[in-house]
Amino acid sequence: MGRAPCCDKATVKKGPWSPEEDAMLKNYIEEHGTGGNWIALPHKTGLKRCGKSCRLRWLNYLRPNIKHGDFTPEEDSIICSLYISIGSRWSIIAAQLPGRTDNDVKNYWNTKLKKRLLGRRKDRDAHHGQSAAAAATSETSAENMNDGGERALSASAMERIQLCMQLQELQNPLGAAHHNPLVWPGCGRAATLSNNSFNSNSSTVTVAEQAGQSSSMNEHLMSAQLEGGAAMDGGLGSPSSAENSNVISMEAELEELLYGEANRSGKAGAVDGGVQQGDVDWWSYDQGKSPVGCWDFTPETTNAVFQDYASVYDI
DNA sequence: AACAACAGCAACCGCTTTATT
DNA sequence: CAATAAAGCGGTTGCTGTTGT
Repeated sequence: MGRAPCCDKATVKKGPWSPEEDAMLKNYIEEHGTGGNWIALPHKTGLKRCGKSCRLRWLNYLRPNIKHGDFTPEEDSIICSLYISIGSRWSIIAAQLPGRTDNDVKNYWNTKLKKRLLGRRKDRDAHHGQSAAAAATSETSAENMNDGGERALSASAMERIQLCMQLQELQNPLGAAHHNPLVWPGCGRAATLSNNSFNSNSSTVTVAEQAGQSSSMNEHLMSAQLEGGAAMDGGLGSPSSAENSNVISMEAELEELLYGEANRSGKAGAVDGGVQQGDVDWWSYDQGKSPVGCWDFTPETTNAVFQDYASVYDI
C-alpha cells in the first residue's frame, strides 16, 4: 500500500524561505508552540508550506540558540571522532554539540572536515611512496571485498575505514588497521561473530536512550563510543597502560590530520587543553571501563569482521 | 570583464521509526 | 496485532557566492 503524501505538492510553496515566512512561523511557534503536529502547522500559521518544511526550517534555522558556522577545534574533534566511531548518525553527533543541528554538522562534515582529513591523506600519499603503498594495500583490501561479489561497503563505512587506517598509518606505518577497534566496531565480539549480536537498530535505541539519559557530555560521548561497538560485554577488565596510551595517541593523530603537523604541539590546546581529557576521553578509556573488548584482534578474523562490519552498517 | 569551476549551505526527498487508533 | 499517520533522519539536490583562469 502506498503512502499518502504529507501535503498537496501542487499548492505547497518550495524553495528558500522569505523573511516574512520565517517571521510568521517563528511568531506562531513562540506564541503557540508546535502543537505537536507539524502537518497542521502550515494551516494554522497561514503558510503555504509543507509541514515537514516548517519543521526543518524551525529546527535548523529559527529555533533559539542555534549556532551557525565557526566550528571550534573541539567541535571538529568531536565530530570526527564520533563519525569514526558511530558513522553518519548526524542527529546523535549533533546532540553532543549544543546549538548545532544535524544538518549543520552533516554539511560541515561533507564540505570541510572530510576533505580536510581525506585530503591530507592524499597529500601525504603523494609525498610518501611507502605510505601510499600501504594505503593502496589497505584500500585494495576493501575493494577486494567488493570485487569478491559480496556486498559493497557503504561510502560512510569506507570513509571511516580510510580515516582509521590513516590514523593507524601515522601511528604505526607497519601496523595493521585490523588492530584498530575504532575501525572494527564488532571486534569486541570477534570471538563470537556468529552471534552477530551487534544490531544497528537496537544499538540506535541504546545510544539514543543513553544520550537522553546521561547527565554529562562525557557520558554522552562515552555512550556513543560504547554504541560504536565497544565493550558492552562487560567484565573485560581494565586496559593496560600501553593500550590506553595507544588510544590517547590516536587523539593526537586525529588532531594532526585536522590541523596539521605544525599545530600538533598546539593540539594540546585543542584536546589536552581546550577540550580536557575528561571531556573527550570517551574514545579513550574511562575510569577503568574498557570500551574496547578486544585489542588482540588477529588478521585471521579480518574477513569475518569485515562481514560483521558490513552487517552492522547495513551494507 | 566574462566565464567556468568549485565550495558552502539550505532545502527537499524518501525511507525508517515511533506513536496512535 | 495490524494499519495508518506523523515525526525523525540521512542522503541528495540545487541555488548562490567565491575563486581561479
